[in-house]
Amino acid sequence: MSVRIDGMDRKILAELQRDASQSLDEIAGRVGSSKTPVWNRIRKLKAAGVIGQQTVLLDAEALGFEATFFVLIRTSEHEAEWQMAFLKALRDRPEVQEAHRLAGDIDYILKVRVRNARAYDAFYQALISEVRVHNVTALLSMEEIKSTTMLPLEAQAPAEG
Amino acid sequence: MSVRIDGMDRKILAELQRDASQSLDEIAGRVGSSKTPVWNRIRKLKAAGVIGQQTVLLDAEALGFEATFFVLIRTSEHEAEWQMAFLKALRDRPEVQEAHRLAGDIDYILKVRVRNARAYDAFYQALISEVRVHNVTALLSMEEIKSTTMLPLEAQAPAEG
DNA sequence: CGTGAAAAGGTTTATTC
DNA sequence: GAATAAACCTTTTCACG
Repeated sequence: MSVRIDGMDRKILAELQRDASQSLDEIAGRVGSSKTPVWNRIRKLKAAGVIGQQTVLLDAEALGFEATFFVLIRTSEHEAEWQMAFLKALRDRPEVQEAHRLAGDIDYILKVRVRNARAYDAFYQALISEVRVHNVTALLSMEEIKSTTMLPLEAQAPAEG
Repeated sequence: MSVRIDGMDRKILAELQRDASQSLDEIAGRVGSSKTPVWNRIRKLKAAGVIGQQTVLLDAEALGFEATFFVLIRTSEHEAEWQMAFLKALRDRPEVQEAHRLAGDIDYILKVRVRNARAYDAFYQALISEVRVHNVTALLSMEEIKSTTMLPLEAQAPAEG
């Protein structure tokens, strides 16, 4: 389940997250190694789950998803049963792209991607009919300034342990 | 710059975002078409920018990124010059994974991924020393309930136009 | 553990229907 | 447009240093 990740692993991971369509030779060249060792490391990192889904990022607007909301949720319910139902509702709804349980005053934050404001309202009505929530604030995005899945692996210290 | 996207395109996009490592034959089989037409559509969608970066999603915790913050920012400054400096600061900092300009009371929301709380503080101090902001609230994630880049393409109506 | 070559499989182009 | 085939390139395995 856990792996030692060294500097070479990090270089390879940085290349993969930058462009996963590169050939092994290209990656090997960029990280200063060669095909077979790079291939063995990638395999190990996939097996360990460090490398997850391989995907393409799509242009949401071109596909008709023109509204992004961040939703701040406060609840008074904290029983296990309520929480399970709430988590399941979030996981089952494909318009929820991110959901986090928070420390402090606000209990949850969601990122919700929908076609338009009406679709958000439909989502909101469906959610509050499924699970009780105390207070909901929706923040509407006017402009996506930045959006990336990349972790800053280069900037990292050579790792302790 | 714009493309007509039909049901077959959407099926192909859904497959690609689910698993971009699939071969053309696999994708063709799943969407009920064959190699050449699928290849031509993918090419067209890439050229049009509907298909963007091909990447792998990494396990942030395994790589030492153990803290995620959502940062709510209010500012009193709204001049073009200030905004340019602020946007540049956000785009240049790799720990900022998302940044949106919002409608309403709160002006910006950020998603910031860092090694630990101290790294967040360093980020925060650096940011406020670069650009003036009026009020900053940091929400600390305790648990990532869901995180996906996938758009719900299946659930979509067959498209008008 | 890395190198290099061989086998298997995939992508891309060109041709034909 | 779609199918087929050929050329080319990559991945994956394997034997050897």
